[in-house]
Amino acid sequence: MVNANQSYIKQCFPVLEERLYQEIIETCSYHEFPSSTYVVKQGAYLNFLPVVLKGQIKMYAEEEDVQFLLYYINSGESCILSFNHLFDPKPVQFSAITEEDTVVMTLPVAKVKEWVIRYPTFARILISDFQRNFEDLLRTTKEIVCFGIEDRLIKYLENKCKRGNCNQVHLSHKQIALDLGTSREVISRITKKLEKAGVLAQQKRYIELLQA
Amino acid sequence: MVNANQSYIKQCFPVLEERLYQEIIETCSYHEFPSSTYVVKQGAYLNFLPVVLKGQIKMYAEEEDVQFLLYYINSGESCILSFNHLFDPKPVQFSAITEEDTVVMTLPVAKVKEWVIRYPTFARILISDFQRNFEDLLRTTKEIVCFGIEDRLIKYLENKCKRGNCNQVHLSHKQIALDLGTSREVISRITKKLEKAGVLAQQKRYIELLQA
DNA sequence: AGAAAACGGTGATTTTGATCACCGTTTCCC
DNA sequence: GGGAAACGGTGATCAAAATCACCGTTTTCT
Repeated sequence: MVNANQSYIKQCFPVLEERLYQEIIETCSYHEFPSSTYVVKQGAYLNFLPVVLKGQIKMYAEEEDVQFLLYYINSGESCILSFNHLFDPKPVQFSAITEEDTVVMTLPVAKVKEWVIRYPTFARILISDFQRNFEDLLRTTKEIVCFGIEDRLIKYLENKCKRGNCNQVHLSHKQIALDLGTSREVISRITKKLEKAGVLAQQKRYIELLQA
Repeated sequence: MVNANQSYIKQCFPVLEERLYQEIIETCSYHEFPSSTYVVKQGAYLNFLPVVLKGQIKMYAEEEDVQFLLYYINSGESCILSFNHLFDPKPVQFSAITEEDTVVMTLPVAKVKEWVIRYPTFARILISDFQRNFEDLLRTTKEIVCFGIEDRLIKYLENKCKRGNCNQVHLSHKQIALDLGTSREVISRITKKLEKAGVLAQQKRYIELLQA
């Protein structure tokens, strides 16, 4: 298992000095999470850098008894889960929940700070991963503000299909509602409407997106 | 004037190797913008890193004929205006508009990439500025989603006062509406309501926040 | 001074989505 | 097999905010 994890590290950090790679292997620790569990809870203080080696995680904002999906973190590129606590010991402002069985590697913050200075490519990886997160968050924000729920639901389903590489979405209306920060009834109504419009078909246990 | 700008650079990058400081001075160029002008327009391709040396800039999202305020960039700490185009030549996803007379320094992307590798502290500044922007964006997103306009207006005014260091806001209802992504009538009604509630007082040409 | 433009107030109406209430079906589990 | 829990559908109602329409005042510009 450890060997598998080591190969995941190479995938996450494609261009990495061999010495840094060795250091990472020596200092990291691995954590496995089943699907639908919290990896990070909003408000927690982290003293490590979490990296998604395998699987998929969704980032959630939780505020005032409303919660909603911010963006996804995948293994492979752009796999660093959180940065904001790196240089400033503040509680994280979001939660991270696994979407599937997931392996997370943690690196001590002190080491990471050191590596940013010592290994230029490491800093660069951090920056570009960070950029990706920022872009994802900005896109989500715009969608929330500028689009109605119907459009957002369609985008959400399309996105699910793309990332699952099939045109079925195996989620209950309630789970979808949670991700979109709304209620089950609203999702029920819109899916019905979209079904009539021929955008999707609702099977017993899943939703199927039609059209290209 | 150039001398003044050079001292602003020191303020923006408090801990900077002397050699890098010299390199920056040699390669940068300065641009002055009057208040309320576009520094960066959403959709543009930038081949430089913009840094706010003096003044204040607001970041705007523009989408589907809706636009709204994302966060502010100030001179001093956390003054880097945009990163996302750094390692990936994509159009920027927001606009930047001056709030007051502002001086912006631009650094060629190629140089910046080089410096990230050669000067560890430069990478670190980039990362921590980036963190700040991310946090600001996340806070804004949460506020938009979780709070009603009334609360958001109050926060907005409080924020204006804090950053202007006085309890007056010299903006028309229309301008406020634009920042909050709503319409003038809505702001008019709410300010009236808040006036009656004793939260603020509307003078001829400005709004005055009461209470602490 | 006078016209034009910007500003602010306010009523009426509409739209979107949230919430409540209720009910039949399906699935899960003991 | 049977009961509980989760699921999905749908009508009714409500609330927040957007939109439209109109009007008087203030400011700006020539």
